[in-house]
Amino acid sequence: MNLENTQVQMRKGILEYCILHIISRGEVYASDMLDELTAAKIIVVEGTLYPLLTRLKNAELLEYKWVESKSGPPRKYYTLTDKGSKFLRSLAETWDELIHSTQMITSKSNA
Amino acid sequence: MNLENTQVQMRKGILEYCILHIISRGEVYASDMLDELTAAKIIVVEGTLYPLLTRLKNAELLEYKWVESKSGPPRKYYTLTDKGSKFLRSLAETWDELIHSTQMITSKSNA
DNA sequence: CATAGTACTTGGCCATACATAGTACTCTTT
DNA sequence: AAAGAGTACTATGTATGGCCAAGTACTATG
Repeated sequence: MNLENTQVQMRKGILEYCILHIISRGEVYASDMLDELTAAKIIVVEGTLYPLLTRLKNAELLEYKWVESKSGPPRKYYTLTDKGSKFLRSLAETWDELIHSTQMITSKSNA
Repeated sequence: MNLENTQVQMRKGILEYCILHIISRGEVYASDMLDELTAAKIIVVEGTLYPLLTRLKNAELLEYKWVESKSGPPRKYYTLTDKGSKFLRSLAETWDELIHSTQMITSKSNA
């Protein structure tokens, strides 16, 4: 029970939400996502991102196509499926509610 | 990978933050916390709350004293330790940063 | 051909939230 | 005083997601 640990726990599920949102804005591949997440100070490593993408694809929320690259191996470019779009909307709702609930608790000052 | 699941994941770590905040405002016992969490629409069951309180106590973030009750068994009234207060402040920071990061991602509209 | 860089994969570990069942104490009812 | 209901706390086992670390495969460069 240390801070680092809780930080890890706090981001659970949120990553999924962020990834889906990034993909919803246009075709991207893993490194694009990592760049954007890093820019937003959400540090993610490959070993976290790739399995997540695979899970999302298996759940039919994402699909991808291979695209050749000039500098390295081909890349998987991801897009949202219809199912994925719906899921993203639900997630956005859940997230907003969660923020609201937390706000309710933490905005109260000492009795 | 269904919505319910992700909702469960999203609240991970946040519960800890909320509990610590509730306790920071004055002595409370488990049922008080459950009431407040429920009021904020954060549904928690006993089997989740009690182990969490035990973990927090073992980490020396909380301490409790037994208080007799007129209607039932004695209750554990919890308070924050110094360590717990510090931890709570760190958590608040982490949470704010996380919200900010997520905001950065999700506020971008379609390219 | 060897090396470096990029992209993706896999297996094992850990902590939290949850479901479920169980213990222990007090008060009320009869 | 015995039985039952209600309250407070405990214990066990499961599932999930994020992380570390090692590994594969392809391309470009020297």
